[in-house]
Amino acid sequence: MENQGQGLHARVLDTLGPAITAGEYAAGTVLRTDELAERFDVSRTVIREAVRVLESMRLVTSRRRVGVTVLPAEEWNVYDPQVIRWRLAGADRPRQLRSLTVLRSAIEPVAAGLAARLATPAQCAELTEHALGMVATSRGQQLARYLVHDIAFHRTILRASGNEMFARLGDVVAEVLTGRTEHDLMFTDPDPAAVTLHVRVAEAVRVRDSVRAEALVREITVGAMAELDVLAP
Amino acid sequence: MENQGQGLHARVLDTLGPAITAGEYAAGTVLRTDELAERFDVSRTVIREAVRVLESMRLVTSRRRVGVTVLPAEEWNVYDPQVIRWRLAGADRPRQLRSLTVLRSAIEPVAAGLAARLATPAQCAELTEHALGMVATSRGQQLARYLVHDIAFHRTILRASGNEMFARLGDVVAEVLTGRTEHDLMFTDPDPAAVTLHVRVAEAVRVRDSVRAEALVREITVGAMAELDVLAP
DNA sequence: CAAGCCCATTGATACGACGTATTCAAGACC
DNA sequence: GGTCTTGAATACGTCGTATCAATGGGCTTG
Repeated sequence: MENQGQGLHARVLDTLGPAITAGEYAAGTVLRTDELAERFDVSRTVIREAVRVLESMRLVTSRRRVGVTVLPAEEWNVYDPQVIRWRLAGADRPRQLRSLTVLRSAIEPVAAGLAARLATPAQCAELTEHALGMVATSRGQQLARYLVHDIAFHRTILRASGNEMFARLGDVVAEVLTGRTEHDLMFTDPDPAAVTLHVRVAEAVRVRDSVRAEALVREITVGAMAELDVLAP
Repeated sequence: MENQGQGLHARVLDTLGPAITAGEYAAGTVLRTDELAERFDVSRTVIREAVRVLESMRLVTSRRRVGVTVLPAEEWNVYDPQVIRWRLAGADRPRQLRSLTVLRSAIEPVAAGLAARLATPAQCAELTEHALGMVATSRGQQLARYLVHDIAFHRTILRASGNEMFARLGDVVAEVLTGRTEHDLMFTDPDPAAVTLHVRVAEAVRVRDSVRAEALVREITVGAMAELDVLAP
């Protein structure tokens, strides 16, 4: 994982979090703090801090006399970036990717429509720059550099929408795009049609064509979902 | 507030959380655990548990030799239900309501489109039931009962979409609808056009007309946004 | 057999001590 | 004079123990 030396409590979280979100503990399973303290060779204080965080993510509840109870998946705070990362690293990664892609398909077109009305000149320039960067890196095994531009492009759209809820999904989109590149089509050059769409989106935003920007991004997300359907049954 | 007797740590959270999200502490402000322990008249252990939760919400970071630093608003986990509740109860409630309504306008139509393809017969029945309930309570100062049906209707749509990310927004929508009723139009009967739209959505889902369901819900959310523009400048 | 009381269990809180990373500044060296 | 090193102060991090409180199950009793 990534977090290791940030304190003992982080280490406990990085073990329990993925385990719970991976479904290793069935809903209703009770964990006792003493037992956890012994298992991780830390004090109960550390365990309690970790449990409090898991509780705030609604992965568990802590009740007196009962113990720390694992909650069913419907209760989880699935928008918590930490939870998203844990689940993407775990077993039901495919379902998670699918859920997030559907979410993208709902959010990003609307965000693009808003961005076309609200983007600053600097943000328009940024969009164009990254769209052109995608074009430049779209051929000949430069997927890593392509990905950087792709992520930056979508991040800019979301930020330019002027809506903080949209803006905060930038990390999620980055995670989805990264995951797609890493797993599914590492050796395939990106779809040229998608690249072209990005360029046209940048242009639509620049000329403040809200409906066209929205429609174009909708095409992009539809393509992304179709791609997912082909690659992951 | 609501949480009081759930432990001392909850009391600390219910004071610090709203204070931070309300902007009472500028980003960069440092709080010391000893100072907080004295202020709340609890032990440092309790403070540390609360701080850990605030840290997982990205409201603060805790660094050695520095203290507990308040993070800028862009870092906050704005999808955390707790954070949403705190902000809705605080000063920038109007902006928060606007952000969430925009979010709804992106999510719900797509969710309705999916629901039309995936809803179970039971869910279809539920939709119809609540739509009719809205009709029955739409006149004559029955806003409280109307609200119950309205919330249940949108919750069902989100759940029937089959997407867990959508389903988890049910609480947010409930909060928005409740807030709107409580603050803005407590004494005005609901817009009859909106009521009719809900009935038609239920029907569209029942006959599996995906595009019509999506379009109708889009009309509903557009109406909600227009209403917000009129009532809260 | 049922209803209510008692107690063991387990988390919740507190407190004091020590560990440790981090920062800031003083001082030495180039 | 400027830069690097080093050390001390500081505030969070961790730990162990003690005590409190709530809860669920078992026991008692009518």
